[in-house]
Amino acid sequence: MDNIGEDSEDDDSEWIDICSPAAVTASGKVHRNKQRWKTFVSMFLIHSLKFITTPSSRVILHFDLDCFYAQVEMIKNPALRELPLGIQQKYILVTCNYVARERGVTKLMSVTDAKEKCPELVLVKGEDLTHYREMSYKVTELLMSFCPLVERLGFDENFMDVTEMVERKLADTPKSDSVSFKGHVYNNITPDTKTPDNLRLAVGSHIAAELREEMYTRLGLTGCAGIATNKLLAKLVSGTFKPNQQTVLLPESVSDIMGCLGGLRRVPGVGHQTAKRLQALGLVGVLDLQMCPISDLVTEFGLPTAQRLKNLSLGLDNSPVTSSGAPQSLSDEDSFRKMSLTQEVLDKIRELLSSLVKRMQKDGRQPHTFRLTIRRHSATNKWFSRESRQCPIPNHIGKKITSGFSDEAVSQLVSLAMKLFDKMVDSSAAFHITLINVCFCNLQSRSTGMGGKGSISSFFARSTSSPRKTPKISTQNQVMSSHIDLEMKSIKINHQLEEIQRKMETKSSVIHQLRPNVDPEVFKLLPEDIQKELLSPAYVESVSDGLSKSPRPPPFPQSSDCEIPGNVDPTVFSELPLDVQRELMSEWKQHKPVLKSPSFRKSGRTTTDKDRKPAAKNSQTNLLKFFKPN
DNA sequence: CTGGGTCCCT
DNA sequence: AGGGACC
Repeated sequence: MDNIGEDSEDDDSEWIDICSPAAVTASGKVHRNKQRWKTFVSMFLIHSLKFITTPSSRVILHFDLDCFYAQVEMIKNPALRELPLGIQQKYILVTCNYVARERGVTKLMSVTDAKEKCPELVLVKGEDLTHYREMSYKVTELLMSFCPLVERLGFDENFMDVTEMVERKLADTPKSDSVSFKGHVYNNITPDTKTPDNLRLAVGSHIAAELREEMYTRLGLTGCAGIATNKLLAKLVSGTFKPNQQTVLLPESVSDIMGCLGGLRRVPGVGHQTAKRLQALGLVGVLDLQMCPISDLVTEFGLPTAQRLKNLSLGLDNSPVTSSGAPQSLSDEDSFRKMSLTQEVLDKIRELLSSLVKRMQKDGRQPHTFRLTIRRHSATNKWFSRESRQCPIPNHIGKKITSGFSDEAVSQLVSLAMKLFDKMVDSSAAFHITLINVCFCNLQSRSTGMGGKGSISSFFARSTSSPRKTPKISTQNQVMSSHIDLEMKSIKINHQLEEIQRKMETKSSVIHQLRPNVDPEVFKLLPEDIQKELLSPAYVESVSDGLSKSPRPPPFPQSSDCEIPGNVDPTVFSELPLDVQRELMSEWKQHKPVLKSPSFRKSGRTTTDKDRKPAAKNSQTNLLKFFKPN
């Protein structure tokens, strides 16, 4: 056999050649390439069939713990359960339990106001995040034990892609025609005709209920869940009924939930700045954004952001759930009214660093970059805006952190930090800073070999306080099915192949989805570690996702700005339901720019490797090279 | 005067 | 490398 797994460094041009039938026939190594080519074609066609025969939309869960910090404190001290409890950071009530809320206390209220509203309010300091962090990772870990595709959002929220699990349950119980919904259904929709999509969401709601129950029995935590077809909608719907309840959003209610949102700021992904810029365009409500000509948005934000914002307003969100794994950085900070003495700065930095080094030590990885951040006092109440300087951490210092020479490490880091501080602040003049942050990033596992205990195993399982390192795996699987459906209709095999090739360049999903259908011959040729990777639970049946094939009413005003995707038969395209057209368009536009630069072959590494950030994005390119003919 | 994180752009 | 935006 020719060595599919070898020679990672050969040229892209060969790959390009092989992908063009004309070039293949012109090539010198016609025969071998032809075989390879046929293998590819059959793999993809087989795989394409799967799209036609399997449902395609995702089932996404969003979990949101109730007043998280307060819950943790009430677990530590059950006596607090019956009392109005507020968690205090500095002068602010960062959250409070529901007893306190009944008495008019709210989140982010100043301590003074809260005490005024509720004099009996019990305050607990919440500046030390250690316990919250630990509990937070226990939650993520628990969810991950059911399905590895869990993405953290802050300390108290998790997204989960349970499409696979739903599919499996559905397959296991073929005659589960009468699955009911667990928890609430948004808008109290009547059990309605069980479209395939709704059935799958119903299964999702049972999974959500089960997981919430697990969270309560195993960790003592209550929370809300939202069940929907994408992250945006799952997050939006999860807070519908508050505390300790869950809600499903059916596709038919998408326009309702978006419309009810009111202010644009309420759309996840639209922050303060973006909301202000939108307002400057005269857009204040979600409906304004839905109807705004895309061109106006493009001038203000550029195409990618414009498209993303418009999609969000329509309830569209194709972003994959990306498993979070171990943190990318560890930091510690403190804020204060005023600091203007170098000595104070030095002391504070030392204090922050000694705590950070301890955390770093438990983590087990070695930081290779150090960053110091400050916030200057500004008369114009420009409180935000931080400045930072960073530098490499010399290896001899980094080693001291991981190997337990904390004190030495700290003092050397302190002097490193002070140099950075001098780069930002002229200590000979008067200064006034209100915050200091120290941060370790560029974290690398020490073990070089994959089998070594360090790289894969250390995050969650270590001591209770340090989460395990987990490869970051993303399932990116939207668009595909609908595109392929379209192309099947338009018969043109060339189109199909070209399209599939583009998907390979831009979508990790192709590789993932392809795996269950990988040609056994090809599979055998893969290096052992890649085989293992493909078989690992994380990769097991990534299923396509995206558009439902069941017709849906067009819920939104049609955006009229669309051209037609170049790779799609215009006649076929025009016959599709409007909302399907719209979703195809947005997908197409979003990925169009990327298509230009294939940028294959990064260096050869695999997703199971340590740092997961690159792993997520490179997974397809890294795996791809093993399919690349030579 | 929140304390973390993450990702993206330049 | 540094800042911005977001949760």
